[in-house]
Amino acid sequence: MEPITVKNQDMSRYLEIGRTCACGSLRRASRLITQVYDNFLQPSGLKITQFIMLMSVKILGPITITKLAQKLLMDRTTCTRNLKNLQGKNLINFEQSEDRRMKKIVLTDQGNEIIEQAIPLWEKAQNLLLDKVGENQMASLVKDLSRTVSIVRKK
Amino acid sequence: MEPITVKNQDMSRYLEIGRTCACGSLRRASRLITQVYDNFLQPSGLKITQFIMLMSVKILGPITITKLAQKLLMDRTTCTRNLKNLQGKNLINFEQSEDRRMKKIVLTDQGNEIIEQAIPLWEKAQNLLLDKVGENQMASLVKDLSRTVSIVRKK
DNA sequence: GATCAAAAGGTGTATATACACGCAAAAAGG
DNA sequence: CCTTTTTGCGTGTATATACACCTTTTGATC
Repeated sequence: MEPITVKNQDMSRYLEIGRTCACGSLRRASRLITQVYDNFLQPSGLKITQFIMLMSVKILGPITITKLAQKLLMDRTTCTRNLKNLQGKNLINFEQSEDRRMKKIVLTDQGNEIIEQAIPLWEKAQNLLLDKVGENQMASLVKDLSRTVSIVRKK
Repeated sequence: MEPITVKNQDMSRYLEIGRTCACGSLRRASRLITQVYDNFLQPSGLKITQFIMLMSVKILGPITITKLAQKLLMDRTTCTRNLKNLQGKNLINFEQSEDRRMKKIVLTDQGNEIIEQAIPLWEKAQNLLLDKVGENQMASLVKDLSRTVSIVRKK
């Protein structure tokens, strides 16, 4: 009798951690949602990470690897390697800068084309979520995530 | 003059996608928060993913790989490989079942010990977030993520 | 101008993630 | 019983992620 009670009490501690861990929630959700977007993007040959990186280069113009990594909250070396994949597909290229330490990332014509091709696919994924989750809930989730990121990044 | 105006209009479309993409928000936040937890867990030698998997085995008792993967919304083969890392550290082991197709994952003594060692480190990370983000905001974020996951998983 | 610190980048290594494909064992159907 | 289907798992391959450590080039200090 006694041991069982004690064991259950202990378990509730672990259960609480499992339920409340912010990182666990984030990673679980990230895995699931990533699959949704990746599936819709499949006809373009892009994964959602690649789509986001291409879009970021599109928006931020010619930009260095370090700067792009900072914008995406991504390790610089991760950014480097992801970019290498995109370069392998002829979607981006590197321009040598005057400052010979850095290179600027630029979209190729093919990169621009594939973005236009992928946007409707991205919209399908995004709309599926909007439909299922609801527009307000989605907007509020994205906003909360963004706010959380801002707060955590502050020194 | 004209081309600049047109260009800016086009950009706003890309900016909108960048701002609203649910998957981008999730992955960005996931990267950032994962680093927070990984840093705190460092003395234990665990990464947050490993901690979560160990905790799940602790909670779900002897469990098959497929079942564990389902609980974590993780691809089965990802689960397999992550478990192999944990087995390499002698934190888990596999029990052969009567049904010879499956094995049951069990914690080793060392696995149980490292969980107790890691929990205070996890708490430091979790408390840092609670402090910065606020208890209510955190709880509501975790709940929203969980609700979103439930909804999206529904066929 | 020589030296030293800071900035930009790359590589080695390890973990995390998932898809396609294949194998073996158990369950279902006849 | 035998065949077929389902279930549980592993491997090959590719991408995503980050840390430690190193090189090169600027910029700063003296």
